[in-house]
Amino acid sequence: MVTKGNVFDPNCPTRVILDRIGDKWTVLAVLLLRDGPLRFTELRDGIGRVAPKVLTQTLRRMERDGLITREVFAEIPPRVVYTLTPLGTSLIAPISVLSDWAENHLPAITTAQTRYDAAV
Amino acid sequence: MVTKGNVFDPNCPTRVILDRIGDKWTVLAVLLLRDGPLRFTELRDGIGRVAPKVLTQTLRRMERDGLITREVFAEIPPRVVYTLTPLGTSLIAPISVLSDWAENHLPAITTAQTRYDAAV
DNA sequence: CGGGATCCCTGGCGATACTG
DNA sequence: CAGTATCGCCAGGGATCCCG
Repeated sequence: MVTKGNVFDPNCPTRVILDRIGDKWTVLAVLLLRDGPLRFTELRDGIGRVAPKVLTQTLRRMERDGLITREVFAEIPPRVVYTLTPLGTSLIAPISVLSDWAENHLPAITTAQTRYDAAV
Repeated sequence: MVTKGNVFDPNCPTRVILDRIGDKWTVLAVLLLRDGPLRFTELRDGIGRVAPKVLTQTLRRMERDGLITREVFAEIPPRVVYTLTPLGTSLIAPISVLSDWAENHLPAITTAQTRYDAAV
């Protein structure tokens, strides 16, 4: 099954997801929101070094993709809460698989890199 | 399990893998090599529109990471064969999970995008 | 507080030409 | 054939300031 072979089409769904997964902050945001809704600043602090512009871009795109919802409270000071949708939540599983693979094979990768570098 | 929480460290294994997965050609190369070793040109043609410089970069990095092996035959004309290592092969499963997720949820994403765009 | 506006800059990627 | 060499674009990301 895997891919229907259309992965090589830039418009292939897999490619689209890969683009999202590949960008720097989407995965982090999903993981942070995993334990419940968060405010802008909480996401910002949780992620670390992110320019607000960039975080906004990421969150907007995630909202557009239906991964999160954005709730604005007309208060002073303003409050905005981001929540993972069921769709967004369902992304955690695939990410976990990837994460597990990474952790399990990191030693092998490191070893390979070291050997490769030494051979040069 | 999922992540040990260190995903937020840029040096985290998951981040490293995400970088690889996120780049444009690594996943495609893995998928192509899935059915057996291939030559440079075969990979090039299989992927589509790739500058040779970029493909070389990708393959070198994959070789360094231990995902593929590179065999050079001292012939004329030269022949170079790329083969998936067991490590590289083991990456197919996680990719498949991602791919499956993408295909299963594409309609939901598309719908979300359409609705979002309409709301603007 | 949650961003929008603005400026900048790096590097990933592309195209083309050339060589062992 | 399998790259290397060179040049160049531009989008993603960063930093800073400001505003409702």
